[in-house]
Amino acid sequence: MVFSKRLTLWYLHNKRDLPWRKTHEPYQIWLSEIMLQQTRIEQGLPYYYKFIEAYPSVFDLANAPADEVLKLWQGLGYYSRARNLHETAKYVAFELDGKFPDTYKGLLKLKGVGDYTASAIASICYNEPVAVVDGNVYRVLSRIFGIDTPINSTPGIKEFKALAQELLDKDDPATFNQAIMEFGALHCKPQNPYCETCPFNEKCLALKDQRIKELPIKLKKTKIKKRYFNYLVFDLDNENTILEQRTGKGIWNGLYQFPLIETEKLSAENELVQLDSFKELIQEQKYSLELYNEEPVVHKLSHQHLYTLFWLVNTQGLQERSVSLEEVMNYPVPVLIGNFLNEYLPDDYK
DNA sequence: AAAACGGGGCC
DNA sequence: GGCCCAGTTTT
Repeated sequence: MVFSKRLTLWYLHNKRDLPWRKTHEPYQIWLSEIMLQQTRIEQGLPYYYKFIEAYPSVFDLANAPADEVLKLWQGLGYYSRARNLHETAKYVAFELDGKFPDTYKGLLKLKGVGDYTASAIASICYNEPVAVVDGNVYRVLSRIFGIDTPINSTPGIKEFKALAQELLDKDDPATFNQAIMEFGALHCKPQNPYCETCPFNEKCLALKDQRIKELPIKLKKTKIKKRYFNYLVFDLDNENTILEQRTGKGIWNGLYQFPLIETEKLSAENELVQLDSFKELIQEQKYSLELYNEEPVVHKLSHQHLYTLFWLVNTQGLQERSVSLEEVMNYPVPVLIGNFLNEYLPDDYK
């Protein structure tokens, strides 16, 4: 039996019932694909429902305020996806009359849409025979065909794309693409795959050579940096505080946070208050300072560990640019800030 | 070609 | 602590 036939047979018996499998509308497929980039389906699913409810069409999304989109995205991570999502929605709605490009090549031009996503949308919505290559596909193919080219090397990317394209069922690319991903997610899992009951266990080279655990091969990743954050939480007791929007190219671009002082190492109070950046924030005001957490909160990102202290600052007068307590929860914030607010604020504000 | 970009789940 | 997840963009 040919590869695609054996694969799709497995798929028809084992596929999950997922909302984006009930439609071929490019808006919904596009939304789901952006959301699921580097994201487990279980994690993305509630966000997909939220977005579809809030924005049933690309026009609804296009007309939404950027901060509102970011707020709905809060907690999902990789926030550039949300910014690109909104920008692309506006482009499709207002420049393309609400119609998504209907080819792989055209889709590839959209912001936030790379090779994988363009292939997924083109195949699922328009039956264009282009193979998807995501983390699942790398794993399935590297194991069955015993390929040890690193999946994140330039030759590897080319090799796996070509192989996937060769195996693709050109008569039903939509089913094939979803089948190979579903097979990787549910059966040929990263850890403890079900080789005993695998439809490919007679031909799988990794199984034959006992290399299941070592495939796929991935080049080393960069090492994690430690950073030390001091958040100044102004006057939360007095019903108003200060939030600032992060700008630039670093983490959490576009999200809001308390005024931040980053230091080279964990700060003591007497060191913190002498910093120019601290004095700048306090201006000439009278203040009292209290450390909220003796032990730093360690917030772990892919490439950074953030050791964070929250300092409660009480001043006399009302702050300039202050945000009321009711408003705080409407701002999109990083999970690090969201966790603090959930712990600190009374339940009425949540 | 390599680094940056989140958060959560699993071993 | 390390790896992975329906990857893309920037450097």
